[in-house]
Amino acid sequence: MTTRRRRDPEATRAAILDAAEDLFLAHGPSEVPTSRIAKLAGVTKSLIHHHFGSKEELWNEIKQRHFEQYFKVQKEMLNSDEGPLELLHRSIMAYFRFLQQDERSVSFMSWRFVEGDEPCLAEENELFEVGIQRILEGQEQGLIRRDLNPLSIIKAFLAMVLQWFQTKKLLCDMLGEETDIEAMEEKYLQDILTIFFDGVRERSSTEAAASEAAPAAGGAEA
Amino acid sequence: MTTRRRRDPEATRAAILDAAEDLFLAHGPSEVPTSRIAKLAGVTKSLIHHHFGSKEELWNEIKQRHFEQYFKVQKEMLNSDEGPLELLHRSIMAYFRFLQQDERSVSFMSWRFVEGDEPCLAEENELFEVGIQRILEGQEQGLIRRDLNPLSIIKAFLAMVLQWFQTKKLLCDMLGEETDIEAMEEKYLQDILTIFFDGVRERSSTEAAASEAAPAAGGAEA
DNA sequence: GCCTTAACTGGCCGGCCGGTCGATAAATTA
DNA sequence: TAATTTATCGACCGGCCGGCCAGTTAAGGC
Repeated sequence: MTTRRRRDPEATRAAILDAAEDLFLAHGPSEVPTSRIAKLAGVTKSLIHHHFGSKEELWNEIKQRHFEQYFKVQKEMLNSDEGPLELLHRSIMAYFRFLQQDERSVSFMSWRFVEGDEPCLAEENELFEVGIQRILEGQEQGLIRRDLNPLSIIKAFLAMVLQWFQTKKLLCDMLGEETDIEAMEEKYLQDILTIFFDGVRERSSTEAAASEAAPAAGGAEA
Repeated sequence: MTTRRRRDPEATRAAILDAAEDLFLAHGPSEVPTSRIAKLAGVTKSLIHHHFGSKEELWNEIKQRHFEQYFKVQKEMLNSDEGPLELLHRSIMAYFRFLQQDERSVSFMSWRFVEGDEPCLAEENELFEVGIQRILEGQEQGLIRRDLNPLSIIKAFLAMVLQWFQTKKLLCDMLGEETDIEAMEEKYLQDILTIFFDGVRERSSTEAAASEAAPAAGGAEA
């Protein structure tokens, strides 16, 4: 870290970004006055305009900054050279851990859906392309059902992961305080892996034995 | 329909509710001034306060009104006395059609996640309870895997359905205008049914034959 | 036909909020 | 060290928006 100077524009920028990210995600951008951001960041409101131009540009920069990290994680994931099934498995796990570790990511995702705007669609597009490619490989190798659209597969597992965290708070309210939400979360992760790879339908014992050979319930932990 | 009187409080209320629902869902509650709602509804701003008290109460009433319909549809679904697998199948289809037919429902769902508040958790809770019960029956009958938490099953399929519509607009932008999104949507529905019941993993021909007997891809249409 | 009730109107106000401006002082450069 | 740049501040402005109020007119009970 650089030494603390009495004037430190970079630190100021960062302070504003951090404060705004907290408040925006907690209450929604339009509910948060810039004055409040300034107070939390320990600076004057004018500085926000000095460094970012407008409130909207500030919000955009926050989104961009956060999604950079998001895409970095996702890209790392897809560039490992494992087999398709293992890759899918690890990818789901990693996505789950990513959202689990930082509540902000979930809020960002939620806001994307109500705002509709997409600052970095291109990068996301790229991720989808790579993912689809990997699944096609798996289909050619006879590991993944050929009658499924690869895009459906990706969207299905993204959905199952994200929705857990989106509805987590609501679920807590529903179940009351005494429930062990952590255990339930792990169980949910295991379950969606099972559903995703093998479906909910009961299978005969010989079928079950066959699928045990593949990596359905691994022990890898983050 | 009652005859149009020069003063018709019910019609006025309804006009305000409809106008506000449109604008709120399109731009977000905080982006829409009450004056705009009034103009669209063909009344004065004061009438909004006269009938609803405040802007926030208006928004709450809109949410409540819409979710009533939502719960009605869902409840009808779960009260049919079919077998667990058939019920699950029909339930997924119906949920899909419900969101497909009215874009507003999707927007409402999205807003729930960013606002966090829940005006009618009790009713939702009830739906979950019934759903869980049905799945337990299926597990006892050996139709549904016993190692899965029923809640996970419900959440997984709700997720796969809702997320499609939440990301539909973004997907259109990603793919460009020329794509046949309708066909893709139907394919996605088929695919998540397949994934949900049988998983993405390729199965041997004997296994596949066994699962064909069960209702994986039905022809029922809305 | 009166009288109470309530739907409805136009106008207005108080506050808040995003953004600007001029001034100041700390960094940077020459 | 002088000159330039720029980070920072406090004060302020113009507009908008939610809500209120005093008044008007229709509906409904008696």
